[in-house]
Amino acid sequence: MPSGSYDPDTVEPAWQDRWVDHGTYAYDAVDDPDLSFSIDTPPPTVSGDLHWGHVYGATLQDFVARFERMANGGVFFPFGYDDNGIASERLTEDELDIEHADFERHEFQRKCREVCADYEADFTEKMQSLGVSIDWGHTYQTIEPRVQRISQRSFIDLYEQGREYRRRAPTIWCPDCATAISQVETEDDERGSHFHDIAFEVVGSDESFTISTTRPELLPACVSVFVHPEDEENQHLVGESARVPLFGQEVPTIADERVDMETGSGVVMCCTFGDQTDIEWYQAHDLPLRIAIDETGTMTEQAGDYAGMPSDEAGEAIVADLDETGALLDKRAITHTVNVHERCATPVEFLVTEQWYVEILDKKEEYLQAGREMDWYPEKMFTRYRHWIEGLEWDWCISRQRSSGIPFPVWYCDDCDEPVLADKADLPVDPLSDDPPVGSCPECGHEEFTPEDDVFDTWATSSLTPLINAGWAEGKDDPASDAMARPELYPMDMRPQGHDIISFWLFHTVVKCYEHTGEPPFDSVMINGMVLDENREKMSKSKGNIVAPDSVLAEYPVDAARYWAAGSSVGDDLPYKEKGIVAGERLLQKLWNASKLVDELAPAESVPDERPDLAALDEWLLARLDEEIERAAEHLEDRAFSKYRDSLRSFFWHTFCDDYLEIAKGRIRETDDPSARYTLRTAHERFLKLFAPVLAHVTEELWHEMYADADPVGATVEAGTDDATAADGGAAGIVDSVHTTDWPEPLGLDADIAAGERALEVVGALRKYKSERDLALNAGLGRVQVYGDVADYVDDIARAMHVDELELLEEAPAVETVVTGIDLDYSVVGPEFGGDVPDIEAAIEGGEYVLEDEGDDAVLLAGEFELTAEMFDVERERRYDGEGDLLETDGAVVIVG
RNA sequence: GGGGCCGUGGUCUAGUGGUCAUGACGCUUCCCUUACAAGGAAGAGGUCGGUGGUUCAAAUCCGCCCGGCCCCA
Repeated sequence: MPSGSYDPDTVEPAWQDRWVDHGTYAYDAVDDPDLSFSIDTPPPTVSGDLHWGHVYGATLQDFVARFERMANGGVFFPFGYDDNGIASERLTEDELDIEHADFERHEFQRKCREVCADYEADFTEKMQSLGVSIDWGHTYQTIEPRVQRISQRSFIDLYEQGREYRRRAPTIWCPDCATAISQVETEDDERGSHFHDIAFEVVGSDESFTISTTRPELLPACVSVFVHPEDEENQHLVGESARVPLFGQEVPTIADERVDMETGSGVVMCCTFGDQTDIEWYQAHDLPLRIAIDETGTMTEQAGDYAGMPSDEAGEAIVADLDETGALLDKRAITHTVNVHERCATPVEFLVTEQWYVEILDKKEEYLQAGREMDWYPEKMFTRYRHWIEGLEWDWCISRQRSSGIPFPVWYCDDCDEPVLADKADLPVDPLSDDPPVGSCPECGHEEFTPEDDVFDTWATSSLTPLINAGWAEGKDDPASDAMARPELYPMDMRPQGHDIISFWLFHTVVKCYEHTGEPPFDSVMINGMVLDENREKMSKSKGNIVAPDSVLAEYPVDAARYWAAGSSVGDDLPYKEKGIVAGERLLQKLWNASKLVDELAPAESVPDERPDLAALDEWLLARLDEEIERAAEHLEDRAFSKYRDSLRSFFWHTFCDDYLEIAKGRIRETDDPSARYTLRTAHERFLKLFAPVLAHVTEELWHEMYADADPVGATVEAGTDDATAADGGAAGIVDSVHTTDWPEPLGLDADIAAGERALEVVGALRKYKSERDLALNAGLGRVQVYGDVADYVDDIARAMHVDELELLEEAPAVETVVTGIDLDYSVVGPEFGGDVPDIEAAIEGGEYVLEDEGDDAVLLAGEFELTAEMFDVERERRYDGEGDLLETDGAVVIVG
């Protein structure tokens, strides 16, 4: 039985250990998809820190997992570590103070895995200490061989489907990371720079014009000059040729509305490539390529005298030479927006390189439709997905020039460049160390091959998590088969996702899985917001406003933090609030203390197995609880965590503890009442189950203290006995858990809810009477008369309010009632009388009305209008001249004294 | 620059057409009542960002403005 005060420091870790040790949340395979609920958890990047985003996201997922487990059955709640991307590569470099380029790929990957292994173990421990009901028997790393095989298999399948191509094309390139990156990995940043005004000659004339550029080193790459079609001043240049200073190439002048007339002279040079507009122009006007800067940031032969110089030095040299020849007209400082790599803040280059792409632009409508077929929580987040797809301009570049990652399973013929893909049976492969599957090129018969040394974009793999979880193409018998080992899991029932990465992670996952299976990978998507600081600002290192979860959880129970996390509407950002966590802690204590009282008043052996005849109030409480059970389930199904939490807390705290428990306490102590005992214990066990999804630890402990056969951990620890011995109370090592019990079914009692409410109104009126007179709540009241239908509650009311003599009046007390006004029911009156409503209101206001008959036959004549009974209520004030004080409630009249 | 979300007592928040606007925290007063004073009871506190419109009726729908945040350029 629960005793003393709740000790989460002992109880929470003990249950976390036991849940993991006994596989409480292990997924048991079932054939019927309806009996399982699968969650496709996005694997977090392995980087060491556990931040609030992890805590918040994982906790919300856990609310769903725990509820679905109770309500439906088997829940598949896996966990993954994303350790094959640039983030883990950088982590390894920083941790060991090395550069990936200094090592052979396998060597670096080995180091990478060693570093990540420590972080993963640390992360596992932290996730387990959050009490999240993950099945730790189903975890994966995105670098592990099984995942590598699936990822390479995905590449081969999409290639065979004609969804992938290799092309020499403009690519976004990070010079610092020395790799291609995708559009989504860039962001805009304001940077200081210089505008150089440079004179260009018009070929065959004496005229010249000025262009302004921040990138003089791109002059050798200049392929054309652009003028806005509405730029009258410069319109005469269109159709002419211009000569680029220093380099001498003649380039056409073309009109295009993408020119920003406000910047510089209005005439712009187009190079290979200065920015994204240059690429658009290159494509739109079929311009030639002049590649002046290579992948290492060095000037090419195209740059003539400047070849071999780093591009920034070349820029300075070119400016000096322009100045010398008189072509440099002006140089001035400006700030402008540049595209930078989000991970290292280096301005990106736009290079022409050979990369692999997944074709997506041709199927935008299908991916949009796939998104429409999923249920979005909240619905509005679908808009973000839609806008992202509608704005897509590039196919998906999946090549990365990194060491750590999953290799492309491809070799190229040295003679004809034909790609040769690995055999599906051989996966995973590394072309750098493995031989191609053929001895000679199937196209030309040549026998020498060059391995592809690029690796996949991290999203190319992390977009496969539904397939990884469902065991896609594991190919135990047939390596070419794409059958799933756990087909009942797919499509996954729910995908949780932060709203900031809908556009790439979720989108890419839909694309990949849709192409492999022909259907959307998820039935539903649950979007979570960001955790903000106490002032609703994003937590960031530079602002110094980060609150570490570790330090908070050292001070407060995990359940209290879970309570805080449940205080949000799905999709909304949630500010970190210490007060919110304190409120959770108070609820834990309230639940613990109430449980102690319930166990004292209604110990298990004192409660009848069969339901006894219930007192009216007991029946009322259980019927109200039925309503709460349904409400809680509806809210959880809608992922409306905050409503679920607040509604349940309020009903438990106020209705159960403040109202019912106080009354039942008195009744049991005075009359040894089996009805109240049964009700207390029944309701209490139900409350534990209703709270279980959010207050995972305290409900488990209490349920074991009071309802399960096995010993509770708290008692075990106090007794100093071995944990495992206590746990063996369950058969075959299986420990009962409140989390694997069924969600409570409504009892379906036929209670008069209104009568119960009326009785509590009387209690409320008497409390108020005492409070207003500064009386203690347990102060005695001599005589109270009640007029109203509360006959079944007289004893309960009298005992709770310490009334010596409570008399039920047969007739209304001698009160004089005065009509003080008319309350219109506008939902009826409005549609009926429309624009005449103000006249009716004026008539009532001015007292120009007549009230005829009573009750359902009442008629109100207001001015020239006749209103029937359902259109209004009559406001009355009672005046009581008799002995004692008159208290009024909606359904009863109470006289004290 | 384009798109989206949001603005409700001091703070946070419920509330997508029906007239005394929900709750929590904080505040005031009272009560140590044998589960809990980290508790209980009662109260004070809001022209629902501003403005114009639609409607018999607007926190709610529409326009504009102000402020904040997010995504994208």
